[in-house]
Amino acid sequence: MPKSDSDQPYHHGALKEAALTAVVARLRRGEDELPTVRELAGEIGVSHRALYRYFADKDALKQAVAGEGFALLAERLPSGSDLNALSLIDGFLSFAFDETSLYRLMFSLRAAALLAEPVPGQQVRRVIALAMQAFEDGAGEEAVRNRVFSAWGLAHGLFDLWRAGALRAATPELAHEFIRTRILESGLVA
Amino acid sequence: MPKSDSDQPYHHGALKEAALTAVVARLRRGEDELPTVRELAGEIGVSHRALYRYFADKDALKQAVAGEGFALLAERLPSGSDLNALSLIDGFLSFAFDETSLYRLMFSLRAAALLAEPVPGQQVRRVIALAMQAFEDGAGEEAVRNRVFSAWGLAHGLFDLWRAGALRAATPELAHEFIRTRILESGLVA
DNA sequence: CTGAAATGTATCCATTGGATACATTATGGA
DNA sequence: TCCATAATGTATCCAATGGATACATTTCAG
Repeated sequence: MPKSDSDQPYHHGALKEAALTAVVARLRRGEDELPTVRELAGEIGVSHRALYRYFADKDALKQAVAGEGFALLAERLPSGSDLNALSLIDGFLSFAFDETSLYRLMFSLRAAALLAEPVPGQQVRRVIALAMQAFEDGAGEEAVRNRVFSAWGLAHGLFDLWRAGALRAATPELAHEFIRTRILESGLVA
Repeated sequence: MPKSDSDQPYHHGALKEAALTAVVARLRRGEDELPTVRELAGEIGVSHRALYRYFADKDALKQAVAGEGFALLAERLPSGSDLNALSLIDGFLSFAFDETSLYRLMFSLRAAALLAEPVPGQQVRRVIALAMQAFEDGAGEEAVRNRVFSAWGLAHGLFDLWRAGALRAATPELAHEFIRTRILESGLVA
């Protein structure tokens, strides 16, 4: 008497992808924490232990979600002829303010995992490469890299200070504007 | 038959302070997460529910610890004639690198709690006031405030990128040096 | 067509944050 | 001094959660 009355197939077929998609969707919908493993499994229609076939533990799931986040960020950033230092910064800030929960998760991994782990390392490298291209100005690679990290640090830091509540900006829009102005007056964007 | 064989008094006397001290000590000793309520209570020699007389829930404990963290930071920063923009930045970075776990907790509160909540708001204001003083240079308050937040954002952001693993710096010392250099070349420190 | 490998389920467990009811101690008025 | 009462701490319970083990179902290669 297999399958009984449910027309759900026993094999899901793409459980890993479904799980990541569901988590990302939740975070983008506003939830600011990872769902419990059971909640996530339930949403997909599978027993909670099934997910452990694809993620060693919950931390691995978190890392994978961060990877999706950086991939999404890379897609959202400008490219081709639209790519320059300023457009990159605006794209980055828009992503941070639009997807606050996801953004926060991306940087909340346990110590030093961003580049050290294959996931999300690969996607992080993509973003860095894009930034290096946007900031390229004929100067040596070292100089360009330093400006990239200064700009990244400033944007990330001010955004995080806002998120944590250390900035006075009343609305996300005003905060975005404030950060943008600070970066422009820093001289990092020639 | 009160007290039985234990010579511990039934009343602890300073449970709240003891709890905060114990948590801060643990974080400074290297643990990078908050202990469980039971673990903490056990260390102090009290039942786990006793702590709930002083903290509404675990999040309140976390906020209180963050308050202690900012107070510690304020104490550690230079003052008097030793206070200037550069010495402040060095002090701030030393604190971040020396007390990484505590520092991380201080900025990991739930959304926008830093200034909005009395704890740790009070202590955060102390630090900001000190920074305003260090960056004072005769310009208008608005201009000074903007430079303070730019410098704070840059230091905090680059530190967090390092912590998360986005920077290449091999050791904390090199990371500290890297961040210091980026801030100096930003022109924020006249 | 069949048996091993892959995928998912059922069920169990320890830990954890938290709630409720009760015990112990401290204290301020009579 | 003595006791009612507030303050402080304990005992015990509960549901949720991440995770482990054993087993069932399905797929697929030879």
